[in-house]
Amino acid sequence: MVIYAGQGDVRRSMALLWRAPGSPEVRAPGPRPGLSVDLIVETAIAVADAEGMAGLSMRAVGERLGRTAMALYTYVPNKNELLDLMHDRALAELPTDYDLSAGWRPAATAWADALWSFYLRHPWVLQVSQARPVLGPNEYVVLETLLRVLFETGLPSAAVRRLVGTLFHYVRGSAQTVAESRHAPATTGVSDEDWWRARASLLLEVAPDFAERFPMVARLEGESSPEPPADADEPYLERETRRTFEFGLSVILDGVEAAIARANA
Amino acid sequence: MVIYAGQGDVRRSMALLWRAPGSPEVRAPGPRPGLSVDLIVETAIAVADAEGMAGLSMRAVGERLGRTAMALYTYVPNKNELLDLMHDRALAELPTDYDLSAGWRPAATAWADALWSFYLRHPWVLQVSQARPVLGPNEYVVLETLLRVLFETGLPSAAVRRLVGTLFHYVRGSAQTVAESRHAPATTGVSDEDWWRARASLLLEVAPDFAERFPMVARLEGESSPEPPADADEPYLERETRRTFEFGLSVILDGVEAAIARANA
DNA sequence: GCTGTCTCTTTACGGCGTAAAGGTAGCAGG
DNA sequence: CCTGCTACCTTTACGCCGTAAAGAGACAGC
Repeated sequence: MVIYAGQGDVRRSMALLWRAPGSPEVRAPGPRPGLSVDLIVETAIAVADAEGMAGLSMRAVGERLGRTAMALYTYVPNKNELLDLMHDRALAELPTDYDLSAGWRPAATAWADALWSFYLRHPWVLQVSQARPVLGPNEYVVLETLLRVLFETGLPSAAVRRLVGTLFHYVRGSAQTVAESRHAPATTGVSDEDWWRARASLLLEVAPDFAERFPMVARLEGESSPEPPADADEPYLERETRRTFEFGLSVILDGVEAAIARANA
Repeated sequence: MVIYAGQGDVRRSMALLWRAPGSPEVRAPGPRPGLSVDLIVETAIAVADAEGMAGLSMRAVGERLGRTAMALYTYVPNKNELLDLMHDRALAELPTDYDLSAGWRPAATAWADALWSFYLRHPWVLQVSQARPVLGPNEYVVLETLLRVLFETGLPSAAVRRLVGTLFHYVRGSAQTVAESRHAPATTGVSDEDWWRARASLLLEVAPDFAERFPMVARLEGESSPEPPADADEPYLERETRRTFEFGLSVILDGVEAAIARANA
């Protein structure tokens, strides 16, 4: 049995994640804490929501709290841990149960929609590394919620387990594209559609033989996108992306139905 | 018609992307160029492959070329443009046609597998913003390739267009998880499975009531993962993730078959 | 009131992208 | 040949970043 370097740090970070929300507060000597982990995490989320991941710095969070960056290190070991805490905390706002009376499919659709709009509300979450799940409490709540829906399919555990991954990956991948394009205009000052128009018109300039080089692309553009109809409410590209999301989701769920039918045959 | 700020920069970056690989080279007065855009892009890709996105800095690329960071700015306007060039250049290594003699499904599977392993070879690509497609030549080649496969389904253009997004998002989302976990050990010095074990054992410590709080999760773990069988060749987690990828892909393609059947009904 | 502890600030270090200025090498025209 | 222009490349510097180290000041328990 090997003791791995940093195991003590792991213990500390798990304790931070799973600590009871109202901490017991054994007062020690020294001045009263002016901040708290919760307050710092909330503030950091506010900064990230407003300024994006690029605008999230220890200095920025400290400033919003009337402190220096270094003050935060009294409560949080480092920026990475803060990100983990932000991630798990944000997940708390997801719904935790879905109506299963109409079967698993409407519930799964609602779950995916909720996760999708969650990612759009907090695009920075998509930039927090997903590979090493933090194993925070809310991460498990989210997983538990999805499992309640998916076990309703009657599929065996192994299939359910993989379905979890499939759905998460799909929603995540889809949301990423919109989330990034939403944030881009704020940083560059050019709207998405204007940007696209400028590039597209230049495209013909640098690649006059476009239609011959990419016949399928030309066919796609010729056949299926007549005139982006002007709609003041929702930008064209954004609506297209949402519809692509819904379409793909229904394709996946059709595939799940096929799996169920196969299992019951 | 409004002229947007930065249009000149867009023109320059499009020219960089679409420039002929063997440039015409009108020699001007002054010293011979010691570097080239191609060389810089290749070197930057090598750095990113080896050190990850976090290790990719102008200074690092310059050093590998025996120059300072600032020397690169003679050839490339800034780091963002370099990233765009790297992205499009890397895409060039993807296969450009697939055997359609057995129908669209094996071809689509092969396409997804190729993209999946591409992302694992160049994990940094997943961190290049996807929202604003660069509209580089190789991006169109990749799209053209996929379209050739998908038009074989006989589905209408609108459906094909959305299918493109669905497949890309799914593969991207799936690859992201593995790619990040692959890179993590190199940076932290702890292997993925060891890390997981350390966290999991602490989980029972901080949340002794785990099984009651998360009954579905407990059920899933109890039923479907007996003992990770030791396999020297491929780490357990990695194999699991690959299988999840393949499973989800087949679910999606089942859904596509259902759509085809519906369209032909 | 003294002492120990905890909060928070100050300062500093080594990284980053890149703006600005200048040195130098090589070709074009006199 | 020499001159002068231009493009390559370096040096220096600025303002960001995360965070290590050291110390100032506040409060609790003795």
